[in-house]
Parts: sequence; C-alpha cells; structure tokens
Amino acid sequence: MPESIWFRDDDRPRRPRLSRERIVAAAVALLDAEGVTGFSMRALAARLRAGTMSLYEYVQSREDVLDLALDEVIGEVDEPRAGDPWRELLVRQLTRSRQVMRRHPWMPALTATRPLLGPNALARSRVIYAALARAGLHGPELTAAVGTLSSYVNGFVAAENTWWDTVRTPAADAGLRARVADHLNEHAADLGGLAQVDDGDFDGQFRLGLDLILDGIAGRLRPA
Amino acid sequence: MPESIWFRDDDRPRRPRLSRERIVAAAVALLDAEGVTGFSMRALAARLRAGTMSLYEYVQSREDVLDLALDEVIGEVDEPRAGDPWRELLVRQLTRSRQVMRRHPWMPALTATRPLLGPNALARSRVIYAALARAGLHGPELTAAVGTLSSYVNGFVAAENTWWDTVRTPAADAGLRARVADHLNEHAADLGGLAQVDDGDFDGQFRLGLDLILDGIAGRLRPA
DNA sequence: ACGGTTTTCCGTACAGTGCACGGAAGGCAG
DNA sequence: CTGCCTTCCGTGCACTGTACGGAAAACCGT
Repeated sequence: MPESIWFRDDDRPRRPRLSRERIVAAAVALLDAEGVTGFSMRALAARLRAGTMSLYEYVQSREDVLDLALDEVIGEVDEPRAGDPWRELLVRQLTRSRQVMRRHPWMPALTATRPLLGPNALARSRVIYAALARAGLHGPELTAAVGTLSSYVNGFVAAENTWWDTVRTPAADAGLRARVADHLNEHAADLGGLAQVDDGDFDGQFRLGLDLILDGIAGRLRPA
Repeated sequence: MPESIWFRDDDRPRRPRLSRERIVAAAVALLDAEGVTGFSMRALAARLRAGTMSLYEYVQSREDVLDLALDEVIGEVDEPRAGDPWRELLVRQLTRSRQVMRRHPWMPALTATRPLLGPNALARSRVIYAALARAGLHGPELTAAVGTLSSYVNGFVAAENTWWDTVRTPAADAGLRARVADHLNEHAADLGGLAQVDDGDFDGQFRLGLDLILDGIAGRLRPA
C-alpha cells in the first residue's frame, strides 16, 4: 500500500514539498489578493505554511519572485488561432492581454520596471512580430509597430487600473474627485457635451485607441 | 545691516527654513541620483540636513512626496508654441515629454501607479486635448486619441529605461544578454537581416511609433 | 538497518523602512 | 517675562528583505 501524500506512518501531517511552481502560484494569488504593496516574503511564506527563509532555497530574491509571477500570468494569454488575418489576430490577442492585466491589476506596475524576457513573454512577443511580419511590415517599422502596440496596452490598462483604484474607490477624498470633475467638464464641449464624472466605457475606449494604431499600421503596408 | 541668512548674531549656523518647495526639489534630486528604490524619507531628510520627522510637517506621507515630485518634473515640459499646426505641435510636445522622462528615469514607474492629477499634469493634458480638438477630433475618439498618445509615451520610455537599466548595465549577467540576443536573432530576417544585440536607435523608433499613431489620428479627421 | 552525505527547511539576527507620538526649541504677541 | 503657536525632531514600533548557521529530513551505498 502506497504511503499517504498527506500523512506519514506516525500520522504526523506532511505538507507537500516546496517547489518553485508552488511558490510562484502562491505569489500570484497573494498579488491578486493584496496587490504589490501587500506582497512580502513573509506573507508569501505564510500562505505556503512555510518558514520565510525556506523560499530562498528555490528563489533568489523577492524581485525574482515578482519576475516569475509576472511571466506566469503573461502565460494566461493563449495562443492565437492560426489562419486569422493579421488585424483580427492582433485585436484578439491584445484584447486578451488586456483582460489578463485586468484580472491581475498589479501587472502594469511591474511591466513598467522590468524587461519582459520570461519564456511566456517572449512567446507572446513572437506572436505579434510574426503577425505583423506576415502582414508585410519589416525592419524598423516592424519593431516600432510592435513596441507601439505593447506600450499602448500597458499604458491603457495602467491608467484604467489607477482610475478604479484611486478615483473610484470609497477612500477617494472629495478633493480628488472634484479635480477630476473639473478637468472633465473643462473639455465637455469637445467631448460631446455630456461629460459626466462617471467612468468611461473602457472597453470601447480600448478598442478605439487600438484601431487608431492599427489604422496607422495598415497605412504603411501599401505605400500610397 | 541686514542679518545674515546663514548665521545668527551668536554665529550659530541657521539653516534655511524647511518648506514644501525645498522638500520637493530635494526629492527630485534624490530620485534622480538614487532611483525610486533608493528613495527613503530618511535619505531625503539627510539631504536637507533635517530630522526625518520634520518633513511630515509639510508633507503627508512618502507617497505624497512622490506625487509632488512627479508633478514637479512634469512641469519641465514647457508650453507649446501657439500657432503650430496640430501634428507638429504634438510631435514637439511628446518628444519633449520623452526627453523629460529620460532625464528622470523614475517617472514611468510612478506614472504607472498614480493618477496624473497634479496641476502640471493637468496643464499638459489640456494642451493635448486642445490640439486634437482643434484638429477636428471630438467625443470618444478625442479621449481615445489622448489616451493612446500618453500611453505610448509612457510605455515607450518605460521600455527604453529598463533596457538601459537592466540589459545594458555592467551587472547584467551573460544569461540575460544571451536571451535577448536569441530573441532578436530570431526575427533577424524580418528586421532586415542585420539585427545585432546592440541598442536600437531609440530616437528614430520613438518617432516612428509616434507617426504611426498620428497617421491613425489623421485618418479620422476626414472620413473617407 | 545503518552511517554518511546532500538537500530541504527555518529560527535568529541585522540593517533598513514609514511613520505615530510627545516633547523640545524658536518666533511672536501681550 | 509669560503664554501661545509653529516648527523641529528623538524615540519607538511594527514591518521589510535576506545573510548565516544549524536542525531536520531525505536519499544512498553498503
């Protein structure tokens, strides 16, 4: 009879071994729950019911954990369907990226300070490169287009998150809200007259900005 | 005879009074010198030859100082020349934004987590809004265009900075550099054949991506 | 089953952080 | 000089990342 995974012969409970994978998974969960400010090695170890220093057997530093957690969730963006035309493929892929970043709102803060060189990040980057290259973009224009698109997604979600976190939070003081209202009303005329302080339609806004960039790219494919 | 600013009657040195302005200026200097990780209230106070807790007479928290420092340097982007055509104005303004962000490489990390609602930030935002409105953009397309442009600048400089800080730094290990090389060489063909690991032409890249977006915007001005 | 080796675990300790509190020092009005 | 108010800041607390060295467990050849 095989020995139990959870109990040894003398019935003392045995916790599952620590591992890089378990640490990264717990880190993602912790970041989702507490945000990047609430993330600490002690809290992470507590979640795993382990001593703090045990983590360092599998991980080099706190920064290392953050790198790994980041690449882990980047992996949630799945592969594109083969055969999609380039524009549809990009819209799909980047929309999915945004969804993932909304699910893990700590991502933009990290991507802003780290190079995205984990395996999953490179894989996603490859997808974008390939799609644009297949569309007919090459050389500096190709790298510029790739950079523009990923910058856009990062920046958009970052702004979107800070909106929810700081302006649309119960703790937001009246002064802050008033300044936002003033700023919006100032451009009320340009915005179509009915600019309320209310939250914008982020989905539509995202798509609009994305189409703006994609239009610019499309214009480079067949030089007038 | 006016009394000295630096010494009082009994020759005991008198330091200039603390003030919000002096604190913010010192904060910017400290951030420039040590980066956001090296920024601490103790170090900031030391720079001002003051006790740590004295700062809190003028400032609410560390976060508050960072907000103030951020808006302070945003103010370094100067007013646009009146009368420029919209596209030229935007290129000028955003290029200047990038220069400022390069001078203060800690900016992208902060803008990714904070709402930009300081007076200087709002003033710059107004400029962009006005230019695009004058160009003929209105409603959701206007806000989308503004968001896209600022996202782009933030994202681009963030990527640019992490490149210099982590890849192009003496401390970068060989493994990291090798991965970057692999990734670049993978797309060597698409990139024009001669993709070396070397640093790209960031100025040109920035301008290329910017033009991409501006092309997209221009296309919305006169619906085909 | 046993001794030895290696891997995994983690308690302690240290230097650092942001900031609450309460008191000292300095400027000013009466 | 007395009171008052602003400015200054020393001390202390709870918390951080992680270096170090030892305990515990797992594995292995005999």
